[in-house]
Amino acid sequence: MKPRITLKKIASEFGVSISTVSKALKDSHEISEETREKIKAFADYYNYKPNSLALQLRNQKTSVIGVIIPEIVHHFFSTVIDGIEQYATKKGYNVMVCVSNESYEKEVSNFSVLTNGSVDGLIVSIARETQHKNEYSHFEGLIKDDFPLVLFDRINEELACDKVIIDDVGGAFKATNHLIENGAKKIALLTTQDFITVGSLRKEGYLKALHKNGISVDENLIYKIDDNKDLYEQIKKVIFVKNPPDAILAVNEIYAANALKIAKERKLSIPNDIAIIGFTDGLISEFTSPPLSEVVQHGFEMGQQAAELLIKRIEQTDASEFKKEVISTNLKIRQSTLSTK
Amino acid sequence: MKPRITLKKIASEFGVSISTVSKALKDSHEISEETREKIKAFADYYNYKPNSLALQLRNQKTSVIGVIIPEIVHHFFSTVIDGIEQYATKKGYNVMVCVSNESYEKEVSNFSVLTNGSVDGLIVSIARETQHKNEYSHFEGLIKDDFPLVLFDRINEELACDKVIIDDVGGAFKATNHLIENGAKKIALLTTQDFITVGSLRKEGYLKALHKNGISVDENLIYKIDDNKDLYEQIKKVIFVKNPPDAILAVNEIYAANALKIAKERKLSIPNDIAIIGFTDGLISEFTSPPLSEVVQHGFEMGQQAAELLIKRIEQTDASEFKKEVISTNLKIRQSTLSTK
DNA sequence: TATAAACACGAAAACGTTTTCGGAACGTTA
DNA sequence: TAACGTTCCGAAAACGTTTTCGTGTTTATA
Repeated sequence: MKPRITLKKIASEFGVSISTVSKALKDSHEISEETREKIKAFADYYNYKPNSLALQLRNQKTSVIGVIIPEIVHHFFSTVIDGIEQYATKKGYNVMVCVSNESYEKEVSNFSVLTNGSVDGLIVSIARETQHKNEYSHFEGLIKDDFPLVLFDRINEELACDKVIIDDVGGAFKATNHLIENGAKKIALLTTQDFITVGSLRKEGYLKALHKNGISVDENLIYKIDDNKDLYEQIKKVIFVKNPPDAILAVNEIYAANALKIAKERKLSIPNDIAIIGFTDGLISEFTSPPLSEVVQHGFEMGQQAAELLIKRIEQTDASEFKKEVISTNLKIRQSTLSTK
Repeated sequence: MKPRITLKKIASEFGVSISTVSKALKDSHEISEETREKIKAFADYYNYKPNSLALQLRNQKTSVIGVIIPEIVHHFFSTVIDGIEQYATKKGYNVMVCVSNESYEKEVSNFSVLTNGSVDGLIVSIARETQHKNEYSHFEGLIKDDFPLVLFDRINEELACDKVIIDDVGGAFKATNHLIENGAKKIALLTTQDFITVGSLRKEGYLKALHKNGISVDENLIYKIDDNKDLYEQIKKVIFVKNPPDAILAVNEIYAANALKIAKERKLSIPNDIAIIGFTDGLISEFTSPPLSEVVQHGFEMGQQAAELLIKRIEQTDASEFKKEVISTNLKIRQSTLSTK
């Protein structure tokens, strides 16, 4: 690569000092019009642009936001990144993306790479393994130094920082309620293992709705799916039983889509024999038959909110209270829950 | 945010020079064991890490790869990023992601932000508007300076740089052939507008297969979808006609999924009345009924290849020929093309 | 004509690092 | 004791920028 042109080179070209060149390019009145013009013309011709590393070092500011997510090939997470990126760009920031791949170790190493001065702040959704280990010392190190940090979706309540979550409890509550209103009596819950916060919150909403409607809880209807094992086989055990449930609430789209597929394999009519609703991350729901009802997650808004909180935190001069923003959900009703009876 | 600890602070703590501290932390034999140990203990206690901006400036190397893509909420592109990110991480690079949103202006502004010294090289998939305008001066500026650049998927043949594409012609050829082998006589092509390179290449493969099988080309069966207009309505015009085609090749998953949905609305039996195959970007195909056959694109390998080419280019000392890697495709056959007759 | 203001520019510090070179202090050897 | 080698450390340059504070020259004012 050809070396880029610098102030120094321009200066030596005209036999003036570096500071003269810098001022000339900034249209400073300290420099005579004549000098100014010739320097600007030259810089323009050679397409001079200030080296951003040098600026970052001098200003002690990178204008870069670091983002650490568990996965990137994932509709929800990529939607959140989209929100972050758009808001950041609008505010003059760039986005550096790292993927933890659900691994504690990779998360820690991402932390250490990004917090060496290359970003002004961090937006993180916690890796599954980290939640499992319950090991947060890498976060605490940052928090001790007041490093700008925003957690989203997979958060930890204990950590003292800004947070953005969706209304998981409310979303599951609404969805369960909707199933009950449409006649469901025996609602299975397809959730994650307990240590995933969003999974347990959605379970809470599910239980709340059962309770409110006077339906007793059957622990056998609560299935904790292990993402490391075969989804299809696990969900098969929910549906290929003697008396299958008459409705299913799944905590994500993949569980729901698999449930639908399997229910059809068992020749169950949807939604008449079994209604299905999922939390949505994606495009699948629209194209299944029947199309899947879903709890809409608004990942884009979530990303924007996270970026807004972070940038405020970065640019503020004196510390303020940590905020926790809750993005509300809504239902998108499609045929998988709308009884045709 | 608390100011980070620097060599200077450590030096003043012990009344030694900055260079002594630097050497001590690097276990230099120039520094006495005693001094070394106490400095290292102190640095360790305060969790000293070298400021990466300073290092980047000094070494004239950022170890950051810039990526500019048209969209991020997109299965194919996010898969490519995944490949880039994983390879980059393995090689000690970080990834900075910018989204052009299919806009020429945003692409240009992304270019100018990223090439100010904040990245060592760039991986780009060209925005739709840029291809439409046929305006590549921002690329040419970089190429003139031998800036490390890799294009993928949406490329421009004229630009002198490394490239990675999938075998679009071959993929479409295989898919069309497959349709013909399963009895199709009247195959519609759902493609993009001409200026999108991948669209026209896939059209080429389609034509080639027709030709080879002695089927004459009917221009009326080639539909150029405009992504800015309503997809559903456009695709409806393909299927709700007097004599609908008996097979459809779609150049992406969304077109295919919509076609399938619409064909079902017209009560056509799939694949007996109409067979459908798409190029895949996603998860939808697996969950439609019947599941969609697809041309598999291998986005992850594409990302890895792109990153590998770029990093080689960055680290090489003397210029070498530009390479064009072609990732081969394969068919994933599902029920949407497997006649049950 | 002496003094002040205006103009045009340069020197140097600062951001945080690494590395080369030089040098003082001490010990060893002929 | 003169010459030489070690050992241990500091000064300074370099990466590229911005900005403060001089400073010398010219022009205007009293």
